[in-house]
Amino acid sequence: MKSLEQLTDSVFYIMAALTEPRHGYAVMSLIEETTKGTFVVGPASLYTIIKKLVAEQLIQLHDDSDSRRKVYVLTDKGREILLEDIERRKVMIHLAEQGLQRGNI
Amino acid sequence: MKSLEQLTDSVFYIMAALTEPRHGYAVMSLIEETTKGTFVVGPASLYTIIKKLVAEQLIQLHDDSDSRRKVYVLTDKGREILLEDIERRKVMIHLAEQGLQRGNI
DNA sequence: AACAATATATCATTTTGTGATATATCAAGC
DNA sequence: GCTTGATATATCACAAAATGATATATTGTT
Repeated sequence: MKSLEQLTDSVFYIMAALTEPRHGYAVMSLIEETTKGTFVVGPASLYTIIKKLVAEQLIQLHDDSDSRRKVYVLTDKGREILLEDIERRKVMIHLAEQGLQRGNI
Repeated sequence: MKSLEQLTDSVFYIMAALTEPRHGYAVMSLIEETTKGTFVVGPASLYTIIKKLVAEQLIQLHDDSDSRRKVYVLTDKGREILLEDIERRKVMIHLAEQGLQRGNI
């Protein structure tokens, strides 16, 4: 994350998972599950990214965390950034599909 | 690129641009243009990635290249991979939107 | 008690991306 | 016919991002 401009895929998946309060391990499992194992964010990546997202205030600790489970959730700022990135990604897909459709010469 | 599983954003943008024959500089300009400057792939990233994509046979040199301009275009394999990644990205967006929509508690 | 699953965390390394810079060609204006 | 700016490719050294391996502790099951 150079600052917040665009989210990497890993960051996007994690933030998407944290639209609802979840602890790290659950985020990891959810991504693996929803992508049918296509995209795996292992513990090293996960906790590294979580640390950064907290530092940048895109996610925050949720109340019902205990010592064992640290539950995180998107902040308003995080939600905003995620929405922006969704739009960017829609355009991306649109561009690619447009290119593929026109019979690519 | 660990092997081809998922494309990074930069790789995706470049491959999307190469659904039509284009030389490197044109790819660079196109990305900057279509993303309104949001996403910039500079020469260092561009030529590094092009080299890798050629090595993995996702793109190839197109006939009307001369000494000055090296024109590249997606291979069949590249087109296939791009299509797969488009699908992955659609699911990604769907997941994120679903999360955001349900009032995120 | 033993074991598997859950859960968080970090280190060392690899992979990816980039700023800076170099080099050459071409087109336009003077 | 030369200067300038845009076009075009390329690489080096570095920074950022991601990951494999590993460590540690807790909880639930048998």
